[in-house]
Amino acid sequence: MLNADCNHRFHQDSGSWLQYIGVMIPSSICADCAVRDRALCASLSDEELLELNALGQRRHLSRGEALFWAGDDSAICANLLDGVLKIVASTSDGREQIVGLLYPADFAGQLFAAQVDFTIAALTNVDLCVFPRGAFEKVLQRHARMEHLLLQRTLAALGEARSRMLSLARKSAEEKVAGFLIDMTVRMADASSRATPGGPVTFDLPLSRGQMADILGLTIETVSRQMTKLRDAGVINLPGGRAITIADRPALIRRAEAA
Amino acid sequence: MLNADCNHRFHQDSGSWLQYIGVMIPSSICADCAVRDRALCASLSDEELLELNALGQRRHLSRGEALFWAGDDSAICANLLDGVLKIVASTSDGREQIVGLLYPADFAGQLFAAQVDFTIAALTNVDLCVFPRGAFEKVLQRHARMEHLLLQRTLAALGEARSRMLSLARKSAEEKVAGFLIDMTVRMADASSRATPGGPVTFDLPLSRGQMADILGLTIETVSRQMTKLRDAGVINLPGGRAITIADRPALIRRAEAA
DNA sequence: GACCGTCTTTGACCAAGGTCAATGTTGTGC
DNA sequence: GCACAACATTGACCTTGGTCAAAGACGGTC
Repeated sequence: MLNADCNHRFHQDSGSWLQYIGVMIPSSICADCAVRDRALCASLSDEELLELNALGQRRHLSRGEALFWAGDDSAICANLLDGVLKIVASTSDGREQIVGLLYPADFAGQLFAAQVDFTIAALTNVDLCVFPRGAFEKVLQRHARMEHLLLQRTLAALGEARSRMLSLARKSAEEKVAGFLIDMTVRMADASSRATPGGPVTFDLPLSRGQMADILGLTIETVSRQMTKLRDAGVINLPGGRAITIADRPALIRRAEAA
Repeated sequence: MLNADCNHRFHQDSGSWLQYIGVMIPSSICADCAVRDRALCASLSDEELLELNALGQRRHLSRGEALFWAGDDSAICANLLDGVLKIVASTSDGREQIVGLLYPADFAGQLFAAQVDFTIAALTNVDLCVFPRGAFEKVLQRHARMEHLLLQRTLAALGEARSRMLSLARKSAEEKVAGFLIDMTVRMADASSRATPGGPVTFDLPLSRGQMADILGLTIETVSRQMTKLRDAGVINLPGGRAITIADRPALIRRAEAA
């Protein structure tokens, strides 16, 4: 079952099993999985999932820990269950750029490659379902629907990466910061208690100024200055800590697109 | 055969047929295709190729012409047979960034999407093999090997896009230009008559200064100044026209990585 | 070979954002 | 509730690369 690519750490006791609507569901892993119907696994039936369950292993990373480093052997891949991961590209002399973020139900890892090209690390505490890469690829090969889903996600990620290339290369600091805040507002819309649509929205930014800078291709100081400028203009409020209130969404959108 | 997505322009006479080693090969299109064994089609047997042949139509674009514009309905996709295409992202106020280049055997188009997000246009005169998107997706669905190949290419494109995000956001103008010239040297290595490995190499840059600027996230003037600087430092020669000689490759590599 | 449009180079100037440094704030562990 | 570390803000200054403008070089056409 485990092939040559497999690291010995992935041998595991598959845990106990639970009879569920006539199908054997692995209780230890998939049965109570928070992302069962949103991750790549959503393309598999409960029966098909048994195979993945035998391969997957839950793992926790604390804020700051890396799943793997650029240049490492591409030994593992994972579904993100909870938390936020960053995908980081860096130059040999230490300059860094966050080239992608991963949220729950997203897939992490570099398939069909001997080494990984980008470091993946935890921005928050994170729970993962980790697979040996080789074994995961074999499962993919046998399940065209899952591979199709992965293709669609990869295409979406490519489109997003290309949009961010435009931002990084051609947008001003103000546009970048305003655009980022709009994106965050959209993403936080569910979690947050948005009172009236169009009215002010308050939520906690999940990222530090430094992390925002790493994403936007700016420095901490420039991000901070732009945030202050937006506050002074009455577009946002900064009640303290990571909290932010979007006071005037239309104005923020205008600033995200202004030359 | 042609579905609702199909534009009437793609109805066509399939042309004449050629008996070839016992298999019917469409002579008009695939038989003499320059990229038959490098494009996505390489995953198909000659028999399977018949289906695509019935859908594909050759098309020519002159330098500067667009295959489609960002925002257009995603009606078509294509294999690039000859020439170079650019994938362009742009802001509403007209700032542009080239987010990808396509070379012969590459695949162009945005699958599984109602509209396309990026303009694709010809940097040189270009020959294409164009398919209706919907019909192409159906072929893909029935041929897992082809979808797998597309997945691998998409993953490679994603990795490249992420590397370029690092360059765009964090590298100096000199590093960008030097890195670009190194990339071009690698890509031109075959076509060019490199005399001694390590010795000076001469070739024609396929891009104007303006196009280089659009790729590197710089202005024409900055690209020109960096080229002049590299010439004055003896790293490259500029004999005239689009020609360039890489006089000191190690020095160029050093400048591509210097802080 | 003169003309014209496009591409390229070069210079003078400017401004956005980076750097360095100091101070303020927040949150955590004891 | 205090001390400390990490994070954030602000200011002064400077560098990089963008902007504007002018002059050359190149390539095609008549």
